Amino acid sequence: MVNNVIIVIRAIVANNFLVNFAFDMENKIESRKEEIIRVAAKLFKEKGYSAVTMRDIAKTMDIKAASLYNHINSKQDILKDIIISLAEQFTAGMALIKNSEQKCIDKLKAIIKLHIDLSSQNIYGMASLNNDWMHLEDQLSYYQKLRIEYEKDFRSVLEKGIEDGELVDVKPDVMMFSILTTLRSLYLWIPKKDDLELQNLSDSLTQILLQGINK
Amino acid sequence: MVNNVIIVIRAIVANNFLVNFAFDMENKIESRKEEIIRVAAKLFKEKGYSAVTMRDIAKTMDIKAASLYNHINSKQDILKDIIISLAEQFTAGMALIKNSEQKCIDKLKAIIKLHIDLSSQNIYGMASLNNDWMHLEDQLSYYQKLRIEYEKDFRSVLEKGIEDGELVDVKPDVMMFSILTTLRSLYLWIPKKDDLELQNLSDSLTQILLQGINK
DNA sequence: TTAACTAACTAACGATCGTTAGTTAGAAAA
DNA sequence: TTTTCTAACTAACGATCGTTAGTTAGTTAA
Repeated sequence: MVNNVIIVIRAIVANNFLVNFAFDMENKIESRKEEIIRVAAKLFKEKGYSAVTMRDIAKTMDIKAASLYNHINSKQDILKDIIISLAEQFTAGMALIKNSEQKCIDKLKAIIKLHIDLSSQNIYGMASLNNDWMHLEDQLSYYQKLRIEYEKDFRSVLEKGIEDGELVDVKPDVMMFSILTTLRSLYLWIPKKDDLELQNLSDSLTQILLQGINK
Repeated sequence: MVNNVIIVIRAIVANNFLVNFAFDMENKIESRKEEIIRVAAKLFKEKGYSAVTMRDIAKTMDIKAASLYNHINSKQDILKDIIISLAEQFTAGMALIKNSEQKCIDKLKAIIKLHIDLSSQNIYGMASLNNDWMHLEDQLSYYQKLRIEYEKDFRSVLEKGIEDGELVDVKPDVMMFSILTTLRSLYLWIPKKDDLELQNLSDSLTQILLQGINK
């Protein structure tokens, strides 16, 4: 099983004994639990949380569904692990940007970069964050708290920009909606661009979102 | 059961005999099948196609799941009815705009209007179009054909605009991605604006997408 | 008045869901 | 070497899934 970040060497030793070495580019070993979450996130992106069964996840890993439970507590827990950590990174990143000492326009550039960075690091997880958050159970209200906080900070950056005359005087909500929906969909558009291409994407997107496309 | 477009009067006549009058603003009667599709689309928007059961749909209509099959063939058919008609309207609308005799910038304004019009007319259906198309079975490849055609026409409008010097010279794919993701998410943002507010939204969005937000 | 139709119902089918219990082979620790 | 641990397995549970068969009360057409 080969992934772009993870290389897995499966060596058959003796009689049907499988050894799995898995490591990322920094040689940090990926635990079996992390592998389950990674595989699940990929499947969730393709079909959505509800349409993916534990047997689907197991089959992708060439084991039986029951074996998954040696590593995770429940399907619900997998979703939680995917979504909550991502949501926390976004909310924390936004808070840092909002409270920084920069011009509004530079804060917006930083927000675009935040999205490109987090999205390119976790393409599959972004799909769940966008589309499957409503299937969170215990953690739903915590997720919603994080999301509201994120949007509140974003809005305040835009309002400050309008107040200071840096941004055009359009309703900040419509501004935020327009920018945010584009940024939230980035995971659909980052196929596997290398760092250089990602920088190009960042530049193009910054130009388009901030300056528009009209000449 | 009252909906913003549809008014349903339930009159109890004689012994437990229910008469349902349903009509939209043009007094066109809503068939039971159309009611199922409308109810299903609303539920699909909230939880996604896979997480909604036939029993959920039936319960919302105060009948039993088996009774749904007097009016529809299958759950899959409901999804098809929701998605395909919408996709056809988008592709047809885009073709009209592309082939019209207008300046590129006016074509883009028309595209924005097309999305606002279709989205505001069918908010729930837009959710399925965006999020549940992969669960189409027989009609999946037809949907994909429509989608590719739509995007090809959109791209050609942008390329013409760049060629003629009407638009800034940024990669048309990034332009299209940015605009399209915003327009595709409109259904999340049109709560139930009346026509006047929709006109405002259209104006604000046109300004933001075409001119950017930077002063 | 009678026959055919409509749209609901009850009951249940086989498939599949997430999950648990108990077992086992090999690896690691003692 | 013996014991403990790890991570897989088989088998199955109860719940729920989409759907079908057959029935029935009331409406419409003949």
